[in-house]
Amino acid sequence: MVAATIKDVAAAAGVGIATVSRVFSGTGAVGAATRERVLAAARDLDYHPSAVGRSLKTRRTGGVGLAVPDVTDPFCADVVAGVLDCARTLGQHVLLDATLGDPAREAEIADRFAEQRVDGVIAVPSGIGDPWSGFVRTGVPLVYVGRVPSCRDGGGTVPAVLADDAAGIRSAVEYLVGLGHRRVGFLGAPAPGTPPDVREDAFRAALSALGVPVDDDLVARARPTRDSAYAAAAGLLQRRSDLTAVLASGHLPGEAAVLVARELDLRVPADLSIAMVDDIAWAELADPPLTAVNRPARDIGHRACELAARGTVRRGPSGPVLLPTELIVRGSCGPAPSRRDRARH
Amino acid sequence: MVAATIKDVAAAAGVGIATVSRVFSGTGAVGAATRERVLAAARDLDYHPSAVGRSLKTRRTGGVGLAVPDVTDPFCADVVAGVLDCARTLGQHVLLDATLGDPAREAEIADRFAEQRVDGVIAVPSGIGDPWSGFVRTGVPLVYVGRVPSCRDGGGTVPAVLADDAAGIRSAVEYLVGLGHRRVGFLGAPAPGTPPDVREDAFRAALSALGVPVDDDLVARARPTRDSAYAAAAGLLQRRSDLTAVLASGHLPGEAAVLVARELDLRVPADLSIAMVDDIAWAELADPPLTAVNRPARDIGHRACELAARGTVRRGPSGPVLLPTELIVRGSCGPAPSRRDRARH
DNA sequence: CAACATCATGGAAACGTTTCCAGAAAAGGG
DNA sequence: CCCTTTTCTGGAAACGTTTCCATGATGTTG
Repeated sequence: MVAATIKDVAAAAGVGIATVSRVFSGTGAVGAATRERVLAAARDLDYHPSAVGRSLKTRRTGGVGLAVPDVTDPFCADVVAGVLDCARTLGQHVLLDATLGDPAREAEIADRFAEQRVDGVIAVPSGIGDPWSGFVRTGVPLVYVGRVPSCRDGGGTVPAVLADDAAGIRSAVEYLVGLGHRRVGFLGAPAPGTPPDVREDAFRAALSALGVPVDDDLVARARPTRDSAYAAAAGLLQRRSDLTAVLASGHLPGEAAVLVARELDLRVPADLSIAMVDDIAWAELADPPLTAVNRPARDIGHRACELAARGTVRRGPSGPVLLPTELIVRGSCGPAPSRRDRARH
Repeated sequence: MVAATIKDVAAAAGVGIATVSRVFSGTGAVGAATRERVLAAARDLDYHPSAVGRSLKTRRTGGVGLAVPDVTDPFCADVVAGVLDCARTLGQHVLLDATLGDPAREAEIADRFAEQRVDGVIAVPSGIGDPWSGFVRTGVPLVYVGRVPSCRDGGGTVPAVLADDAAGIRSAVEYLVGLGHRRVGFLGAPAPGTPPDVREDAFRAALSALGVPVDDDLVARARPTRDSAYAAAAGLLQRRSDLTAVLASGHLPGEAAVLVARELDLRVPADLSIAMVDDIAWAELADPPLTAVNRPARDIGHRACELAARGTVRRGPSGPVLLPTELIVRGSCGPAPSRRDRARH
């Protein structure tokens, strides 16, 4: 009923516990015959060395903590998959938890990870506050993923693995403007949040770089929920019926744009071109298939885990790791309709 | 640099370690003044009680192990979210790993969980073999989710939390037949796999219960990958152009059916009705929106975690927990076209 | 005020490992 | 055959907690 310990195995094999330990931890030399006897005894007793005993002594748990806003989100899920993938090759296990974007939960999770003495921490910060920076003081490798908290810790820079969102947005904007669009809407992150939205900034910058006037009225903001995204999209598209294209800064606003366009009987892409950030499964399935900016979520997770688990050398002011995005062109964007075309419809 | 221990706190507060322990574990009585001094010292030292020290003594780690085939799969992701949710309320943490449907990996993960001394295990078994049953001998609560392994352990029945797949399939079949469909295709799980597919069985049973002849040629099987599903769907729809409806036993074959129908210029639902199991996000987004059988994945995870973490009383031969499915009717199914209608197109 | 119950506290023994150290056995060299 | 080197092995001390037990200090009751 109760798990066998190293003592049981030692007794059964007629050896000292030190020998059993050497057999299982691989360190030190053990005679071939002895090793066999130990292994046999262990098999008989169904012995699994206790990680908690070991961790206490070695002061390493072999686990990394991973906190994401929501495992149900396809981007997060891919990040998790990447981390799991890498952790496996490194022989680490993964403690997962979901912050739900709530700073309070985030802090709880950070505490839990600290108690559990994880060897590394990977966090997709919620943006407000930073319960994670405490780990750098205790020497636990910490890696931010996807974004960095607004208020950074004072001293050393925390490593981060990010998608090159600015470049991704730029590529989408250039593509749309190249198709002749001048009045492009943007569905972005909430304004009240403290951190200025990188994507919105990139959107504005890309437009003005191309000589297209930027209109504050063209950007709508929503919290990361279906309802909020839908409301924002509906608001934007109704308010500005002159829009010929919309760029959604995530899959939720992208989904909302598709639904609202359908609702308003706008043909895609004849009346309205739609592009979004995050190339998730349904983008290909929609009708027409959606043009999207792909973020290498899985690679991001993989990379972050390497950094967190290997406890990489504390690098100086070298910036965050930026992974390239890719514009996946599908059928949802077309040439900008002339005003006459739109009126006809 | 190195984390403070209970001794450090005791020294700083000028008390014995037992007292510090009592303050943090909440057991036993501590004078108000002493408690304050201890808490202050702990705050100064940024002390987090070590879970590994505690676990060694109490022989409980406060963690549950969760193994799913693929966190990227929406169903699995929802299960994970449910588990996380429940674990949080129970004060447990979650060790997550992905089996990728590979029995070897599955066994590795089971070993890892055993080493980590998790307090409970939740597994979506791959179906072949059963590396999990070892836990029942060691008294670790084990719960299967989504399905049960083909070869069950001999003695006690392992609790399981499942969607009532048979009922779900039945409801879909009844719905389709009610619309007049007689030749309904089925996209199911691989045949070579040992366990007879519950859903396929239910499909056959439902059809014959309604007096519709079941034709072996109407069922196609695929492994759970996009490619395999697509091949199966293409094969089925080309081979049997007389089909008026298809029921996909998962979102991958569902996706495949949609794509193949589009490829073959079949109008949905005029030429072909499509329904699938798993009501995932894009079902509503597709055009037309897809009729689907919803499995309460989140609830399943929640429920499983309750069972696993509470170490519920070892019940006798009471069967698995069956959670109800729900048929979500959308626009992808219509009345069966007459042969003439189909020819006209 | 004596006798006793209650409360707050610290010492010390576990829990299951790893690892240092020292001793024994085996192997090799003259 | 003895001495040195190498290889193998076991004892014991950590690692950071919890918890039993004993002790001293209070408070209560007759």
